[in-house]
Amino acid sequence: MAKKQYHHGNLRDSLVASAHGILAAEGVPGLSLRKVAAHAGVSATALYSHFKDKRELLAVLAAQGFEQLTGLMASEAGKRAIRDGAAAPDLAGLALGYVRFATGNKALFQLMFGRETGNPKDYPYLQEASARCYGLMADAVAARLEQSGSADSPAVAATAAWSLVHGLSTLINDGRISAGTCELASNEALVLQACRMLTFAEAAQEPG
Amino acid sequence: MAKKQYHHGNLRDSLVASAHGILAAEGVPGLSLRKVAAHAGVSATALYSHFKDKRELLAVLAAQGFEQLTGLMASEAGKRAIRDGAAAPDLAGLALGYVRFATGNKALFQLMFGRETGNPKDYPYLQEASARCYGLMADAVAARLEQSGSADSPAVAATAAWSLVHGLSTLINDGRISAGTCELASNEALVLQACRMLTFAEAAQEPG
DNA sequence: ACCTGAACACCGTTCAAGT
DNA sequence: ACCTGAACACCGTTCAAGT
Repeated sequence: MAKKQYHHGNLRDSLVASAHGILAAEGVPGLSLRKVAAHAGVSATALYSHFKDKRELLAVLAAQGFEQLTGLMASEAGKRAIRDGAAAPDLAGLALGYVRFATGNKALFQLMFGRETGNPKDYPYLQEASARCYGLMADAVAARLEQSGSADSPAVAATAAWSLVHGLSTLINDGRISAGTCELASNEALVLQACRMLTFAEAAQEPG
Repeated sequence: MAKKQYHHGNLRDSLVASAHGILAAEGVPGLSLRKVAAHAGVSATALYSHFKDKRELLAVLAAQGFEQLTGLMASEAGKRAIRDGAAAPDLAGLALGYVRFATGNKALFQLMFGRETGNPKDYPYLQEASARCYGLMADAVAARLEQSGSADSPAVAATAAWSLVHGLSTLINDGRISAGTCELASNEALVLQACRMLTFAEAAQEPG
């Protein structure tokens, strides 16, 4: 309860928390620095003591998003691997985690892959967080190829897998595709069936 | 040369043209109504005589983008089909056209699939233009499945094909994937190899 | 019908000043 | 070191007024 300094002592973290809340509630276009500051109970410019500019704040949000995404992918893959007793990394589980994160955190997902956050090269923590996420899927694809004795390029296969899953996520979020138009019960089923159409994927069962 | 009315008589079209120019030069964040008006040599609010609001202008730009995209896909598919003497619609050609449009018109492509343009349901011409584009790919996929006697769902296969190609396009534009990291000579080669990893695609040759 | 100019409620960012 | 308040150069949009 001891308030340090001018306010609560850790303005930086509460600014990030406020930003997350506003982003989730009002989307990317509704996320302004002035709203973040007001929500944190601080002047409009206090923020510049903790972040270089708006893009730096957004980069922090995006990096946290990638950490969350990586965690969800790993957890979904783990659940499925245990249930199915799979020997190889569970590509379908990673895909499900990816799409679940995207549809459950639309604005944050949009921010992570949008142009508002500036060049990731300027933010090492952002680049590392997204690299860990990508590595998860690349490793699973490489293991699957090796296990099946495929001659396909692991790099190209990983790129194809990520592109498919990413495309599904963004097109679902934009309302351009949906389970309904494919006569499927859920977007999860759509993702599983779409992933089965990759030559290197093993047959993916329905969840349940 | 005869100037009609207050200015050139067709302010609407020249506003759209100005907007296209600014979009290409300065990207989505640089596209403001005030710049468009200034570029067309007109007051900042003249625009509201021709468009309900900014989103309506953007919807017109996006619709024109979809027309262009559809044309490029059809032309690339035609070129390849003629050269290869293909009997079935050329899925790889459609994919190449898609990615070529995306990388050659980054800002417009971003606008077409971004959230700035508002709900497509409010703009029938936009919805129709994007439906024609999607139909092109869906028809090619359906023909391919029928030809190969596949039992796969045409709707799911079309969704997977579009998602893969769309994911490749956006991830390439964001600098997250590239031919270089896959040890390939060009992004076109990457797209062809990735498309070959769809179970229902026939083997796609290298261009040349 | 088409266009202008002033005005309003917002933005991100700077800068000198306060504690 | 951290925060404030005034200020600047932008936004999209409205509205009364002009032609």
